[in-house]
Formats: sequence, C-alpha cells, structure tokens
Amino acid sequence: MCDKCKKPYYITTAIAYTSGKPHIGNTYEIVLADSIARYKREQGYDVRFQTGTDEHGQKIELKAAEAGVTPKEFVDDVAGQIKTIWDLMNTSYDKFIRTTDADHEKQVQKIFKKLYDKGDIYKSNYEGLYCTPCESFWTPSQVVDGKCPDCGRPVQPASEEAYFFRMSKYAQRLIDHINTHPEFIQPVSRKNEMMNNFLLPGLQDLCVSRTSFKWGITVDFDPRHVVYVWLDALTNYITGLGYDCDGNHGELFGKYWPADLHLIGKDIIRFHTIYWPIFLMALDLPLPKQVFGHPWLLQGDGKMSKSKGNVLYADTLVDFFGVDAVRYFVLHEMPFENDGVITWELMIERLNSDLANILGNLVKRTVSMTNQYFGGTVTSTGVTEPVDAELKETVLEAVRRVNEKMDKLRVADAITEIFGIFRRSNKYIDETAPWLLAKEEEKKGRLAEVLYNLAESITIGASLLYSFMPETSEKILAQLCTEKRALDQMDVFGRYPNGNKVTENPETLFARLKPADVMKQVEEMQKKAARESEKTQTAGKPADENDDKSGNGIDIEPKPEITYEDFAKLQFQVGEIISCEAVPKSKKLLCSQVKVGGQVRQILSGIRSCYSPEEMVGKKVMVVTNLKPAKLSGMVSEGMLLCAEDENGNLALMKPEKDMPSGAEIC
RNA sequence: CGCGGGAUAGAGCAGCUUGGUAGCUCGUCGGGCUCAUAACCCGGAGGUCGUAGGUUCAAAUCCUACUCCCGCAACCA
Repeated sequence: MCDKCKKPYYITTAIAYTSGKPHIGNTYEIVLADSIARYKREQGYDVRFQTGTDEHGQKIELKAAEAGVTPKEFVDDVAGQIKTIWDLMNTSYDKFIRTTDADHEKQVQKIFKKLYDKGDIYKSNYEGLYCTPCESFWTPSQVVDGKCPDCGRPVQPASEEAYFFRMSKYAQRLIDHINTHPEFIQPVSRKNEMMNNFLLPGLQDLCVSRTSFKWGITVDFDPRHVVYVWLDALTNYITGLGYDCDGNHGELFGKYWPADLHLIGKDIIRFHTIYWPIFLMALDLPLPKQVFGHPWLLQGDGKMSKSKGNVLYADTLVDFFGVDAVRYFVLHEMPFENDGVITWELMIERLNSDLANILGNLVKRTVSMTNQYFGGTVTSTGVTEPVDAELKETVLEAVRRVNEKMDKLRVADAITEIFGIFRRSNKYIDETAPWLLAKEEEKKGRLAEVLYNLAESITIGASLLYSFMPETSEKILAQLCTEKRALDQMDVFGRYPNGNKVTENPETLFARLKPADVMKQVEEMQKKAARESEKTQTAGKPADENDDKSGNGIDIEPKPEITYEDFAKLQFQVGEIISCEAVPKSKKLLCSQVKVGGQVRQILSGIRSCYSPEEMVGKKVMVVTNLKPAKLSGMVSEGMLLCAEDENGNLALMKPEKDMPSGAEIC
C-alpha cells in the first residue's frame, strides 16, 4: 500500500512529569502505547506515535532548588533519563516532545493570548479566605467556625489576581459530545464518574495562571503570571504536530489531527476528557476520538519506597530478565480495568512458565527435531490427519481474536491469544509424537508434514508477537529462517516456504531462572540501594556506628544546630493516658485524654497503625506540653505524644524507664 | 455520609454490560512421554463466588443494606 493511501493513526501517551526517574508503572504506559502503535502499523495504518516530558511547575522548581541546580538543568537531566528508558524498552515513538521546547512554549503563549482576546480567558481575582500566618487560601467549606483549619486563627476574605478559563461556556457542548460519542471515554465506567462528579453538578471556571512560582511559560502580555501547567502540558498533543495558532500549521497537523487515541493513566482522565476537549473547542479544533485511562501497575510486595531500595525501575528489570521479558510482564499483568500487580516472584514465574517453557522450549524442540530428522529442511508433504485441522483452526482463530482484542485495546488479552497458539502447538507435538513417526521409514511423509505445521504455526505466532515483543519475534523468525508474516497474509494456513531450511543451532530464547537465586540477588541489590539512599540523605555526615542489632541503624535528615535557649523553650512532661478512642473521620489518628499533673488534655496522634485505643489506656508517656494547640480533623489537640519511628513507619511511644508520676518534668 | 476500586480453589485473575452446568494461569497430587530448557501432554483434588436480605422458574451476574481490604484526597502536633 502506498503511504498516501494509508489511513493515518495518531496515538499519544501522557507526557511524563520530570520530577524524577520513572518507575516501572510509568514505563508501562509507553510500552502499552508502543504495542498499540506497532500493531496499528502492522494493520497498515500510517502511525504517528508521540510521547515526551512535562517539565514545568512548582514541584520541579522546588526539586531543582533542593538539588542546587537550575530548573532547566534539572529537567534536562531527568528528561534524558526518561528518554533513555523509553529507548531501552525499544519503543517506536516518532516524536519526543518536551514542554520546554521553544516552539511549544511559543505556541502556548499564543494560545493563551488568543483565548484571552476571544474572551474565554478572563482576568479576575482568586477569592478566598486567607490565613496570613499560614499563607494559605481556604474555601468557606474548609474553614472551621470562621477559623483556619490549620492553625485555628481567624481568616480574612482576600483575593489574588489570576486568569480564569470560562469552562461553563462549553460545558453543555461537552456533555452532548460525551453522550453522543460513547467510545470517547474508555473504559466506559469512567464516563459516569466524569459526568456525575464534574459535568452535571456544573463545571467551575478553571484558574489557568499562577503567580506563586516562576518555573513555567510566562504569560507574555502579563509577565507576573505563568501558564497553568495543565494548559501548557495538554497542548503538547497539537504543538508536537506543528500546530500554529495563526493557522500556519505544519503538514503533520493537517494529516494527524484529531488524535485517534490519547493513552493516559486513570488519574488524569479528568484533564483529558473535560479540560482538554474544552480547550480544543475554544480553539475551534476537532476533539480526539478516544481517551483511554489505563489502570495502574502496582508493586505487590509492600509500598515502594526509596529508603527500602525496592522501587522497581525498568532498567533494573531489564538487567535481570531482558527487554522483551519486561515488556511481556507489564503488558500481560495489566488487565483492562483493574490495577495490575507486579512482584519479583510473579515475574520469575512468568519468565519460566510462559517464556521459557511454553514459547522458548517449543521453538527449540521444533527446530531440533527438524534438524535431527530432516537436516533442517521443512517440507509440506500433504500427508495430513484430522488432528491437523484442529491445530490450523486454533491458529487462524487466534489471528482473528488478536485482531478483535486489539480493536478494543485489550492488549493483555491479545497476548494471551497468541500464547494460545504456542500452547496448542506443544499439545500438537504430544498428539503426533514425531519421535515415534521417526522410527518408521514409511511415516517420514507424515513426520515432515507435522514439522511443517509446527514451523507454520510458530511463524504466525511469532509474527503476531512482533508488536509486543519485537526482538523475540525477530529471533524466532530468524531461527526459522523466514520473514515476518504480514497480518493480511494470515488468512490461510500454509504460507511458510516449502523446502525452507531452519537454523542448525537453535539458540535458547529465554533461560529458566531459579527463584531462590534471583531473590538472593534482589535482596543484595535492595540492601545496596537502601544504603545508597541513606548516604545521599545524610550526605557529608558519617553514619552513627553500630547502635543497632542489624548493624546499620537509621540515619535521618540532620536538622540545623540549635542553642540551649532554643531547647529550653520546649517543655516535656510525663502524661498518663486515661482514655483513648479512634477519630472517626481519620484513618491514622487516635484521640487520647492525657492526665498531666493536675490537668487533663486532649491529644491527637497519628499512631493508629501501631496502637489500638484499648492498649493506649494506662500508659505513661512523654508529652510535649507547651505546643500551641491545633485542630486536626476538626478536633483540638493540646500537645504531642513522642514516638520513635523506624524506616518502615513502625512507631514506639517513649515511656519513662522507671515509674514516674504524671506531670513529672522531663529535662 | 470526601472520591474511586475491590472481595470468585493455596496464590494471581477472568466471568457480571445482555441472569441459565463457575473458568484460566501458577502451585499441588497422580499418570503419560522422552524431541525439548527437570521441559511438554493428560487427569484428580480443592470454591456454599465477602455477609444478610430482595427480584426471578433460575443470581457470581440485577436491586438494597452491611462488613472488610486497597488506592487517591485529607491528615500524622
């Protein structure tokens, strides 16, 4: 098919936020998008696949300051890391856009101005109740009895200049669009969520500028303001195609917009199905055809944390398993609507069971037998038996099903269908027992046919696998000394070239791994990572030596030195807990009545994960007694119970070593 | 009543839209096979589908209430 007759297909991922190295969950999205992009190319579409990085915002400004570099230096570094991982994962994007690209920034400024001139963006004041000491705005619903929910002091009405987008103007049009285009939001269950929570109750105008930080795209006609990051980030989908606000678009824009699919995480569906379409309406542009909010890939064994050294990164996994195995894990473990789980044990199991046993072993035994019995030559002799029909039907049916699944973006299911071919092929070997046929000269013809059918089945399976595991697909086809079969050539069984010769020395595609060995290495690696994380946190300061049975102890961020006067300001006393109950509105808080000398105080503590209300009662603990009272979850807390905390968040209350009366001063 | 997701065999999941014999992968037990990477193939055991009601000839599936888990948000004085 000529390039011009091909139908265009434009797919994007969300652009990755450059606040740090992407973990395996972030990596999942690009691999998923890559599989879809590759499959669409196989189907004959002219695919444009865009990804990139979102590089503005306050958080990045802060992170850069912490690291002691400029925001630009910071994002250059992280964007480089992200791109490296995307490339490592063998993803076939056509464009990697960065929101700090000059042409993108320029267009965002023009868009902002255009919408302002049009009246869709207007200048107003951010109205709220302001607590001066806390420097925070609060909405009337957040304020408790006219007082700041943080510090309990009175708040004053105040306002701050800001630009707003007139969302309300387009809300009804968007509601109509969503209702008439049921495929727009995927999965469908998300549609109601958006409707019920945001659209139907009435869409609020959106504040689209900020003055509280500088790292963003400046509003050129009012430089005190920077453009709200979402307005900045979302437009990447059109600026990356050469969109021009004045109408001088690049060729790509005319060809690929509107996008066929925005692939995003389920957490940002709102931005892509409400704000983004409305921005586009304001710009008089057509809306993307589909937004798919994919679920998340979660790590199963405990919460990811840098201090535990157990955060999963794609490059680490690739070192252990190889690129295609990692692609297989993330795609296979991710169902369509529910979050997927990934653990080391699970990955080892998948590698051994699916990749080594079912796939790798199948290819190996087929190629080996072909060499053993026919010197590597694959011949179709036409000596068929009924069982062949079953194999062929399974293979051709799988081709159809993969197609169906991919049309519905059911990538994990599509892969399962492909593996159905390999499973069936293994069974076919058992049913036909080639090693028995080989013993009788007159069954040579049948034996050849069996091996031909296997070569053909594997060729089709491997070709289908290309979109998901490109390298593996190529390796298998190389072993069979054939080319990748095109999708439209999979309508018939038997296109494998008759008389073709396979490789003499079949290579092992995936070596089995022993779980115990891997886990041992993983543990060592995690320990090392944890140590390094500690080191960076206590940079320049030697760790305290063996004050702990495990040897390492815990190092925390050192605070600045204080004077004795500073210390003397604090008052600690022994308190006795008289009663204690859980705070109903909170998951973490316990509310204790604590007797300190002659008075009883109410103290809230975030220790519910480690102490039940019942076991608190009667304990004598260490209390900070001159801390300013504060409200938590609407309840007053008059002090603080002191606890020790380890790296896993386990807590231990501090108790006097000998029994002391309540109220006794600690100094 | 902050938002959302979930509860199905030892583990991980599908099935629920559109009620009709509860399925897949791994593990386990037994058998087969020997081309292959201790792999492959067959079979068995194992589930009152979170609880309680309701609708129905019929409920994992639809409705109501409840319990527990997990994210996000809040919060950890």
